[in-house]
Amino acid sequence: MARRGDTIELAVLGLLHEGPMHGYELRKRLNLMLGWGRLLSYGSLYPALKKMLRGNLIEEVVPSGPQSRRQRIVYAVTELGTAEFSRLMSEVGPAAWEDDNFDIRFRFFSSTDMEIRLRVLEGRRSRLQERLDRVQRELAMTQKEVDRYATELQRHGVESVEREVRWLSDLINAERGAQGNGAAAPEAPSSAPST
Amino acid sequence: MARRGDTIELAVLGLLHEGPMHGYELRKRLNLMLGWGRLLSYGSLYPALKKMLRGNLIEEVVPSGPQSRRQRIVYAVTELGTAEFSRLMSEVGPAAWEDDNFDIRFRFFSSTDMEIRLRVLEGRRSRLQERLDRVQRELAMTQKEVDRYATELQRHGVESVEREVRWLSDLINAERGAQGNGAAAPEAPSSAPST
DNA sequence: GTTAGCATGTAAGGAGTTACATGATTTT
DNA sequence: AAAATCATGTAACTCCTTACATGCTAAC
Repeated sequence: MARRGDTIELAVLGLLHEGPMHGYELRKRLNLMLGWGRLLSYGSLYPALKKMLRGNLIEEVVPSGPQSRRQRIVYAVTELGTAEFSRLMSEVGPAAWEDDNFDIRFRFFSSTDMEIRLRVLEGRRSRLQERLDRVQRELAMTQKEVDRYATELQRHGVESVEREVRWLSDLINAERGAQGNGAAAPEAPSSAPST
Repeated sequence: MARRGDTIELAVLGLLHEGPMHGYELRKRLNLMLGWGRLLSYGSLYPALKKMLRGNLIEEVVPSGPQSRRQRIVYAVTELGTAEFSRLMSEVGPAAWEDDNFDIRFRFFSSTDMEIRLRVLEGRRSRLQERLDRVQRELAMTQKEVDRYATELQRHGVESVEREVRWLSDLINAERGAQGNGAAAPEAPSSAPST
């Protein structure tokens, strides 16, 4: 049913699939990954790890190096964790394309089939389209907004969402384009070379 | 000290300055305003209104129309509420330029001095700049990211933030440009005609 | 007359932050 | 030797969502 709280769980499982890690580093990676919002605190990470340990999704491992200088607890995914990760990544539905969840799923898209990827991308796109429609509709009703800053904020918001819709469309096309040729991954559709 | 929860309070105070309203409509406006994220539920709005009533920031008023057909409770700001609103809007500091709070402050920028506006805009901009620097720095360290989707997500994120920085810069320039001529409001710097 | 939307609330519970608490190791 | 940063945790608290509960009014 993927409650909101499974977000951390999914992210941790995904990261640990790239190699064993201890909590402190997990947190840094997590913050880099979804750090465009607020930072994840220890107060939520460590309890989450404990919970996953109890659920046998992850386990403690001894680092392969001869001796570890630091007192750190290194985690790795278990088989059950791998299964759970696959299950979560295969979920299509509202849970998959809500703001936070979408980013995380996208980050681990390599672990899924193209079919799933397309469904998630398309779901996300229509979700955003709905928002645009709703705002446009409600804007037509209230109309009277003449405040300069309110208008500017509205405009910028709409433009940002429209931009994300275009981004998604490019990605969808790239996925579809890659259907025939099993060769290389589709070229990134980066239109604007920034910096 | 402006905890996170004061967000609703500030928004309600601001909206009620544009005229008395009942809860249901307040919620609709709120959702339209900061609705790019998740929707505000009744479970958080009504208790917040009750709390503001107790604090004498708002009061119940009888609608000016002869008879109201519906059983609805219309709220208006009190003098104390106006004072509190001014106080909150004058706050400069981290609380003012965090993601959610910034949008709300910006929405009610008309109620503040240009000096405050500039400080908030600049604060927000350096906040975003910090994030970009941090990501760029940490990206240089871990380097090894070769996953196509991880890279693409990173790129899109950076571009979005860079775009917002440019937006803020334009706004800052517009504010500064309006300093000399007390004539009309500065022209909106909308560079890209979308839609 | 029945459905859809307006309108207001409460109770339980989840998720995460803040603040606290502790100590090792590396750098300056 | 001190400061910074690595590293792990817990307890209290806050905010918010979900689900429940109720009843009116407009439209079909």
